[in-house]
Formats: sequence, structure tokens, C-alpha cells
Amino acid sequence: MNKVLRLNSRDKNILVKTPIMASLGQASLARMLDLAAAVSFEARDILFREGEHADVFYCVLSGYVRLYRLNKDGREADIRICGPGDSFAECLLYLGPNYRYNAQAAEGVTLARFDLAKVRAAAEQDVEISRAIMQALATHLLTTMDCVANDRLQTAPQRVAHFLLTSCPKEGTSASIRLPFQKSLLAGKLGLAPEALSRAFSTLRRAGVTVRGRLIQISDINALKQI
Amino acid sequence: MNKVLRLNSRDKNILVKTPIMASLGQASLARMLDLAAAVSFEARDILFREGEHADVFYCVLSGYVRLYRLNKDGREADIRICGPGDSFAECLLYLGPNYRYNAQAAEGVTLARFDLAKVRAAAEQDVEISRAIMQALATHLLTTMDCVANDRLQTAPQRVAHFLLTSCPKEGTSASIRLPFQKSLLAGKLGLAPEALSRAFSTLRRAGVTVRGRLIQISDINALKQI
DNA sequence: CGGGTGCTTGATACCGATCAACCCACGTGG
DNA sequence: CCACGTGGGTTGATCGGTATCAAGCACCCG
Repeated sequence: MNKVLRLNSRDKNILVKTPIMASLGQASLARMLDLAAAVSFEARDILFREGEHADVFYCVLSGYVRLYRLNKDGREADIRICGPGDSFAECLLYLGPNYRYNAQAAEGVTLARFDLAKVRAAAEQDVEISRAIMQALATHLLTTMDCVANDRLQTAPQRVAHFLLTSCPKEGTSASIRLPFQKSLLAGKLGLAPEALSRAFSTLRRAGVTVRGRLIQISDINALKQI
Repeated sequence: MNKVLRLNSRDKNILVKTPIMASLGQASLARMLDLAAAVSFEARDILFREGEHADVFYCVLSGYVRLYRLNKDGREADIRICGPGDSFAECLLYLGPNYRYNAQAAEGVTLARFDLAKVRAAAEQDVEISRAIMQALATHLLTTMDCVANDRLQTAPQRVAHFLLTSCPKEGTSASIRLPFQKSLLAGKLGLAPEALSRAFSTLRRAGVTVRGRLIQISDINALKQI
């Protein structure tokens, strides 16, 4: 747990470009910025646990946060990986009083923290804010439904190929990507064990994918699409 | 495709108890009811397909609807099964112009149909409506996140046990359930092949689960929780 | 009685988890 | 400068779970 501050101007600049904030007009934006506090966490810090009473939600300014669940014998499964601009736990604005999953800093992170009750009140008065929240919720919902469908339809190499294709520019026949986080985190995001991710990368070698550390070269984008 | 009618009073009674409508006051409720049209589909009818232009969303009055995706070689995976009271595709109120999955009637269904644009306009003026929609979106989001977590953490028998536990009364040591739909639909909902569901039921026999047709007897609820 | 349809059962194959060993890059301290 | 430890990643061997394919069964309805 950590420092709580008013946002500095760098943080504000990031926050303003965030999906939940980007669509807001002058007044609504000011209102939301006024409710935001900056907090930071070290790698592996737990932000909250499933079942705890929820009174704040977050928006990532830098770094990555894992949202995950545990089963009764302690195995964990990632539900979502949140990076810069992503907000999480906003779904609790209009729901039960407890967090429904665990959140952990995957590395050092800085976050904007919002008081659920205050934002709820602000949304009540300000249609722009409530519309922005709806949009965020709808987006998360579709993303999560995509996740279910992908888990159920795609094999490990296909998931990795799909991920690569969504994180490289559309045009051109080749591309190179730098992973924004550790491979083990990517594995979790794709619902794979780290070993399975590693093997998936090596089967993708024959489709023109070269991996060295976090650098990934894709020689033939169209070949990837055929996987 | 089928009859389009104003709602009859039976349908209205159902619709009014629905999550999206239940929280509405007199005026907002009237406004929404005024936008609703009743439609019905035969078993296996396609309501819409992924990629089609979306101009309406639905709320189930009776029967069940499958939401599913296809992969390129034609295999399908269910994303969600919607029963009476469930609404779907409302997430498109504030998002892209196209449906993001396929919807099919799993049996004969009656639905309330809402024009996206009109509801959007209504929500813009009426905070109650927009709050109700948010609540529905948030609920769906959490449900879908649960689904991801369950898919990634639980085996087939565990998923079935979990399903049984959520569809039987909390108190008591034994219970009996009548499945509201076909087993093959349940299989899809749980992300399983029908054969796998069948086998899961038979491994649950040793935990005191007896299946005959759609009737399921659970002799020891606590035993199920240990699976 | 014949023919659906939905479900179960069996045999097999595949995919990914798991466990263990190893590798490599890096940092630290003797 | 080197020995060592650590953390992230890869590789190999094995196991388990579920999909798939195929056949058989039960029930319903003509």
C-alpha cells in the first residue's frame, strides 16, 4: 500500500486521454479529475481481494494490473490484464458491496483512484459521466465475451496469433512488436500456463514469428491470419 | 422471423419484473413499455448474426436464446444462454453499429424488442433508465467474468456441480431440480461438448446426483460443494 | 412398426497442465 | 574478476481432461 496524492500534471494528461474520460466535456471532466487521487503500488502488491468491501475503483495510469480469481486449492486464473488507460471495478458502481476478484500489481504501477460513492453521486447528476461509464462497461463486457469465445474456440497458437494480430498495425506484410509486459503475464491473459505460451511461440516459428526476449518479429502477417 | 405486435398484458407482466425494468418508476416504466414490441421465433431461428447491422436489442419473455460465436471452420461456441428476464445486445446502445455474436432461438421464444436508437434517446433524458441499463451491463459483465474464471479453473464435473448449486435453494441438505432446457444447451452454456456433460453427470453420481431426463436429484448438497 | 431426436457409452486422439531440469542474463558480494 | 544466487524463460516427459468419432440406446410421435 502506498502514497496517496493529488494527481500531478503528467498523471492528469494520461488520465484525460483514458476511455472513461476522453468523451467528457470541460465541466464533467473537471468534476471527475477533482475526485481522482493518485496511488502507486510496488510489483506484486495486492490492491484488493475478492470478498473485501469495495469503496474505490481504479484507472491505470502506468504499469499493469492483474485481475484474477482463486479456486479452493489455491490455483489462480487471470480474468483480465489492465494496462494504461484501463479502468477496473467500475462495475461495482451499481452492484454489490464487495470486490468480486483479486487485483495485483504485475509490476510497479500508478493508478487513479476514485471513490465509488462519490462517482455514483456525480453520475447521478451528470449524464455525460454516466454515459462514459456505460460505454466503458459495454466495452469491457464485449471484450470479456470475446475472451470466453476465444477460450472456447481457439488453441494456444491461435490465441497467440490473435493477440499478435491485434497488437500490430493493420497494414503491411511484416511487423515487429515489443511486448509491453512479461511473457508470464501474457500467458495468464491468454489463459495459458507459461510453458504453453513458450511452446505456442515455437510452433508459430514456422509461420514466420521470431521471438527474442520481448521483441517479436512477424515476417508474414497474412500467414498468421491463417493459423 | 415473425409476428411483431404490441405487448399483450401477460407479456407486460413478465417484462415489468425483468432486471432492466424492475427498478424503474411509474413514468420511466411507461416510457420503456411504450418502446417495446413483442416478437416470437421458432426453435432454431436465427435472430441475428455476427457482423450484421444492429438496430434492436431484446429481452427474453419466454424460452431460451443462445448467443454464440463461430470460428473460421464453422465450430460454434456458446457465449451466453439467455432465459426469461435476460436482456441481450443492450451493450450495443453505446457501441459499434454491428452485432458481435450470433443469436439463435434454442426453442420457441417470445421476446420484447427495443429499438436501440429510441432507447438511447430515452436513456439520455431519463436517468432512471440509464441507471437500469448500467446495472444490467454491470451484472452481465460480472457474470461473464465469472464464466471466464470458471472455464479456466474448473473441470467439467466442477462446472456442473457449480451450476446445480446455483440453481437449487440454499437451505436443506437435499434438493431436486428440473432443468429448464435441454442438456445439450446446458453443455454449451458450460463450455462442454454434450458427451462431456453426460460423463460429468455420471461422475457426479458418486456424489449423490441422480439424473433422469430433466429431473435431477441431489441427495447431499454439501458433498457437491466439495467437488 | 419405423424413423426421428436427444442422450449415453466406448475408443481414441489431441491438447495443454504439471513437474522437473536446464539455460541464460543479471546483480551481488567475496 | 569470479562464484553464486535469483528470476524469467525454455525444453522435455508424462499425465489428465475433454473433444471427437462412432455406435448404441430410450423415448416420442407419426
